[in-house]
Amino acid sequence: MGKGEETRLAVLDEAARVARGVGLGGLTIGTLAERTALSKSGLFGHFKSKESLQLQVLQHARARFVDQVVRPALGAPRGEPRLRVLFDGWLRWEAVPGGCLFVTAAAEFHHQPGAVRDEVVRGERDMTDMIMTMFRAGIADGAFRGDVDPEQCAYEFNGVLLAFHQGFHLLEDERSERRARQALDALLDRVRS
Amino acid sequence: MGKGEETRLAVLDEAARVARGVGLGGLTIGTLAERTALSKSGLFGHFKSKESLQLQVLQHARARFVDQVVRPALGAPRGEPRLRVLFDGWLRWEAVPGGCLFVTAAAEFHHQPGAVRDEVVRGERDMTDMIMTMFRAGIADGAFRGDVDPEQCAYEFNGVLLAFHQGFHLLEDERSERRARQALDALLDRVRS
DNA sequence: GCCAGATGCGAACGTTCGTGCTTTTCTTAG
DNA sequence: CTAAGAAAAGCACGAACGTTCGCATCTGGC
Repeated sequence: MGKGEETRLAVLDEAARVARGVGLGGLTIGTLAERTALSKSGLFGHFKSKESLQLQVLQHARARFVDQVVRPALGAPRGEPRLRVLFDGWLRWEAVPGGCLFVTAAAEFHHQPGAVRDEVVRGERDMTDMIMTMFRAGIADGAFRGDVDPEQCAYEFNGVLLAFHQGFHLLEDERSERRARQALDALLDRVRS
Repeated sequence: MGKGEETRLAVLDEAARVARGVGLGGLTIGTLAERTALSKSGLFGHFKSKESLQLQVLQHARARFVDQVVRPALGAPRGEPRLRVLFDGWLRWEAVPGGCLFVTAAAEFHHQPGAVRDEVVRGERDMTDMIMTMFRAGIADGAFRGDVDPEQCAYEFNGVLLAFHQGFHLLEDERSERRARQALDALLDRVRS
């Protein structure tokens, strides 16, 4: 890995950290340059535009998410165990200081057309599909009832995560994690055969 | 109502409309002035600072929310009917073009301390309390099981609303409303005695 | 150890931001 | 109808924004 790639990744790490707090739009080349001990133009050279920076931050964070949340889940047995490992990892991911970048970006860009929004949508769709697939596997294995709708399950799974995010970061309610786990339990109770 | 108050309210209406799309931070005095056919300084005179404008937009939207969502619900019988009317109105509120201002503002300010964040938190707390109270009433009336946790119910109720918002606005999934209703049904089934 | 190319810096650009003044125009009570 | 006060405009400010460009410095393959 050359020098350039090294600093590029360092910038993306810091950018993700900052953006978690202030959003991808609130991300600023000037302040990001200060935080990484680079000049504005030096930093800018690595990304040809601010939009490209935002896009790369999103992709960078997604790779991290796969590493920290998805991969561990795929190591667990299909069905309920895998869903629980996924949920666990996801809670940890969202509880990080500043919150989850995807949640912030989703709210920020839901009505701002462009490449950034497209990327956010793609990510959100992929996540929903992944959850749905895990529920579907549980159904195929007979662990979950045959008449449950995996897409509905993914929808509610996602809702719990969003409620957790709001409870934890906005309301600073330390009971948010327990509530989220309880909600997941209720959901799984409902679909177990 | 004098002339000043009249334009102030017109500005707040338009500001809420704009902020739904781009957030309270993305709200700009210049563009808002154009949209309301005022000069920047003329508009600025009504609010002594941008933060004050943001605060007033939030309070203005909250009053509208009470009118359009809360009051109709309070006209329905306690317990499940009232919760369903509330949910209905809330879905309509969130489905408005640009999305729900509170959801956007919550994501935007969850980690930006200040008066705006405080106001958002206060609003979110009040809403949660209201939902919780409605569940509690159902329990007291014997319509809901005695062993359900009203706070947990409010938590999950809120989660469904957030999932709806994301599905409807970000993913542009027209099935989001049906999914949300189904999720509420499941929740109510679980708590009904 | 050199040299081409990669990497980073400094300064400046045109805009837009929020915010103050001063002045003009409109509203409204008496 | 008029005079006082409210409302809006005009203009300007310093700062920060994303972006560009030319020049220095460093890195890495030979």
